[in-house]
Amino acid sequence: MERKVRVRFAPSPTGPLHIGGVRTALYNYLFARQMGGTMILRIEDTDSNRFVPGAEDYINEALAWLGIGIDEGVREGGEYGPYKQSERRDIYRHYVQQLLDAGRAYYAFDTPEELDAKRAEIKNFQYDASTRMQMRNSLSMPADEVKRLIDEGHKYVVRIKIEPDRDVTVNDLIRGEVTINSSVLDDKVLYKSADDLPTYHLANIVDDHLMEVSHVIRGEEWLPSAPLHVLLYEAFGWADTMPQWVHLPLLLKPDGKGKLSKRDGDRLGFPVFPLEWHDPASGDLSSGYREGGYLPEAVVNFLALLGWNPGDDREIMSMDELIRDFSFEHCSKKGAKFDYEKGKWFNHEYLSAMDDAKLAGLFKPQLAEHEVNADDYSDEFIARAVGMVKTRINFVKDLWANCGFFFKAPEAYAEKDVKKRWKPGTDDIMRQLVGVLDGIDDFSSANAEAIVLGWIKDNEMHMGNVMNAFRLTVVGECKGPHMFDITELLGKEETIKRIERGIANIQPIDA
RNA sequence: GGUGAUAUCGUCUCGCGGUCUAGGACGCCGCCCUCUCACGGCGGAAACCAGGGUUCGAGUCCCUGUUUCACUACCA
Repeated sequence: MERKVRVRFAPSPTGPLHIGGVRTALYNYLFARQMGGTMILRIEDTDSNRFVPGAEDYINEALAWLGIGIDEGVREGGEYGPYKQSERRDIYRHYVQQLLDAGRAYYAFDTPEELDAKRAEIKNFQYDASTRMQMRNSLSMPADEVKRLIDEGHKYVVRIKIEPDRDVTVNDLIRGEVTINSSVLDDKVLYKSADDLPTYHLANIVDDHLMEVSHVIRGEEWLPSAPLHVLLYEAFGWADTMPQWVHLPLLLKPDGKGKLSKRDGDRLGFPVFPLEWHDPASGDLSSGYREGGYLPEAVVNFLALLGWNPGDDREIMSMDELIRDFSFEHCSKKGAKFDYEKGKWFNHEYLSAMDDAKLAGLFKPQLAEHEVNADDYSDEFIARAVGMVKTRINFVKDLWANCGFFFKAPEAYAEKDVKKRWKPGTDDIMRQLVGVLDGIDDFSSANAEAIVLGWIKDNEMHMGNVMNAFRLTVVGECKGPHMFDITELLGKEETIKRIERGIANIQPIDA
């Protein structure tokens, strides 16, 4: 039963790829890579009513950003194409006919209105063995009547004929055997009259079979229809090559109940999409992780651990580690509430560990936004500046607020800190400090610190007051990295200039 | 309503019959470090859904109930 591993991620281009979908794609990818298998991207656009322009490009861009590589797909090509379902109409028509000929499916002529009426009339109406003979279909009507309706061009759908009272078992790699009785299944529509395309159920099974998919890894919302899919494999005579089923737990709302939705992001103030999305119809803008200052590695790591764990205490894991250690055995069976705070922490960890030079590259656009010419500074200067503050941020975009002072002298001084640290007479002390600093030849952090601290001590001044006033003039507020690391990078000239500016501009505030 | 899945700190979770006075992480609180804000270090509060079994022994196995989630379209 050894089969080459081939998995597919099969989204519908009905909007931006949801973060839950991203996780499904990720798990498919991790498994494929671990097994040396193939990752397929199939576009399931069989609902012509819900097609959204740009959605397919969005899917490609999002997966690329996250480093989820695709081996076969619309753009990548492959031996099993086309990889877009709307281009496979003839294939589906052929297989629907096969089911019809074998008596495993039938024509149904009931209009949507008739079905609605029936549902209104009978409480829990289900189109199945117990009711199908009361409906208008090729099972309940004479053959010549059926032929006449079709010849006259009447609209019809094709429904699967479910045999009642049979136990159907779905073997799921994370849930074990799930058995249901076929009587609770309805005769699902396989082929729609509305747009002359198959429904998900039919297209999915045909494509997975033709594309030789070995493992179907998808969201738990598909578990209830999995028995139908098993029955379809049987009806086609493909039971012996049916893929392994894997139904992943869902991503749930952080608060309240239900699965995570687009609205939760707007409501709770965090992105639920990998990339920013401009809705072409409504004009609405939805925020994305990329634009929010997240690192793709952090998003991948965070998502991977939401519903899976390595079996030990590790949390920070690279894509390679995830590929090596991923297993369905350690997938949770329970839906995971989306914990945005934890996501922030992952990003913080990746930012803290990032190479200074690389982080400097991500920071440069912010310099431009604040009218600072990056070319005025060496790459080393910028790298040292971001390196000093990278452990105190959660997002790339937090960088300017934390190290912008290296590039722009303060234009205002935090009132709260002025009130506390700038008293009458402080200006005199700062003037003396200028003299002390001016006399230092080796302006390195350690040396300048020794001299200044020595001066403070010798004159029996208050360390906190002097240092914070000093900081106020250089940074503009009482926060930031080690004071003398700052002055070392800024240099003697700039440091003194800022102190003098502070002396000229800061006035004590009466409490 | 029906069917299925599910069940450990607020959240993500390790646990696969004794080593559990239940461990880790996020968040929260306190202490330390300290010129500030952070980072970091240390510590704290915080959980086995309920009831029955099985067993010498159950967070771990079984049953029932309950909970939560999903599905129940000519959407995926």
